Amino acid sequence: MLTQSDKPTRKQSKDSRADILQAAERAFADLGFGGASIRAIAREAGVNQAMIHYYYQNKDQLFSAVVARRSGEINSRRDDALDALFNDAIPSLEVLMEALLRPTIEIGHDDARGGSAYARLIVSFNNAADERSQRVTEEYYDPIARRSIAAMKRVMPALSEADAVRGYLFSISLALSVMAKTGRAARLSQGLCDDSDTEEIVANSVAFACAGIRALASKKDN
Amino acid sequence: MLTQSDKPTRKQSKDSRADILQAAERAFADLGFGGASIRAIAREAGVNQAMIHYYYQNKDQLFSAVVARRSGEINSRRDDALDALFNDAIPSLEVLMEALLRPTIEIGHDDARGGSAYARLIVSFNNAADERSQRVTEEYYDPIARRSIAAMKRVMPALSEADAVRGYLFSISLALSVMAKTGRAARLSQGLCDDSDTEEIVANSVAFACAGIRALASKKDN
DNA sequence: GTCTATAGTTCGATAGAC
DNA sequence: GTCTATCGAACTATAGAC
Repeated sequence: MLTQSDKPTRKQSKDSRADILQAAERAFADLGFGGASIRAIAREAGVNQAMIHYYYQNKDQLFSAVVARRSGEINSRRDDALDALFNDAIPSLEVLMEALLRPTIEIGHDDARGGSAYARLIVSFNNAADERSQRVTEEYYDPIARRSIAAMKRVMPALSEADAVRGYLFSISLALSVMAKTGRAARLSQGLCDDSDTEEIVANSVAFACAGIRALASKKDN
Repeated sequence: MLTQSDKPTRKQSKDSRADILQAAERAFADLGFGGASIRAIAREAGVNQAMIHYYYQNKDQLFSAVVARRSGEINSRRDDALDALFNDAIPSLEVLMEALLRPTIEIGHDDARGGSAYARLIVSFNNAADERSQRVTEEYYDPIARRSIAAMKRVMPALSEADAVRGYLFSISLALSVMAKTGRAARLSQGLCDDSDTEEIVANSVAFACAGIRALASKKDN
């Protein structure tokens, strides 16, 4: 007998809750919070408009739910990597920064699961100063940021607290900028730069970030 | 006799056109294009709502006008610097990058003229993939970007075209990230990082960017 | 859980008087 | 150039039937 708790584990063809999140992610990324409308999200997700309020109450909580889903995935991967890295010895700065940047970049390139939409979304609120952006950043990304900054200082004792924070924020911002896939790199380079080559982007981001962090550590006014 | 062309050069207490741009800049920066409303902008600027349509026709053209005003100022300063730098000899990478990044950072810190609002705005559309953001980026910022990238290659012949483009975009993105003044650096560093110290931010951005660019140039798979 | 219907706002844009 | 008045459309959110 099939009761309510006998949910099949395979992906259902109609999973309203997930379909709403997916459509909302796209809409918020493409149109911004103010430009996206619940009506359009419902239409895109193939559900009734009232269903969105039933599951997520209002637009603000829907936005938080979108961020919560992806950030949980990214940050648990980063947490696991940090746990593993310091098990035996102190890793190199390159190994550490790759562990921090790769999960974000890879999810942004996971087009099959719509990751590029979340890439655009995270870029938009990471650098925004409005109250809603600050709220989700603080709730979903500050904890892993503090852990990452502490790890950077363990790997590079010469790094001051202030420079570690700056170096972390610089590194995140440049990794995010390539994730957004605006097509500008390809346009400016007449196609030489490929926004979709994950490994090349990881390598370039890590190389740039590590050199920059070392430069901060060796400033004269240190 | 005072005709229409005898405009006083001093700032008038009531300059509707400029007041509208200023209020629009703030609204677009704080609320996004979709979240900002013509009505609220008119109220903030102290003008009638119809005046905005009289001067700027519609919301899209108002947005372009906001970007056009500031980008003209930033890019003419960068153009002048580029013209002067290569007059005598080839400058160092540090001198070049400071000339490119400083105008942007300084305008973002010019609170007296409301520059921090434009800082938040430029960050939002620089990394956005929607059609409107792409349009203003391409029109107002791609020309100076191409000139800057060419200058970087002159200063560092070892830099490939692709790496010059990547290095430029990385550098711009990290400079913009500190301009946005989200307060996150201060929060994560418990006040050690000061978002408003222009000279320190310029120095850190230039040091980080130059080291990163050099790292791109010396990659093994070059 | 899913739907219809609708209340109650707010929006962009225009027409037309002055 | 400045204003009032307003149209028509879109929006968030809720109430209530099934």
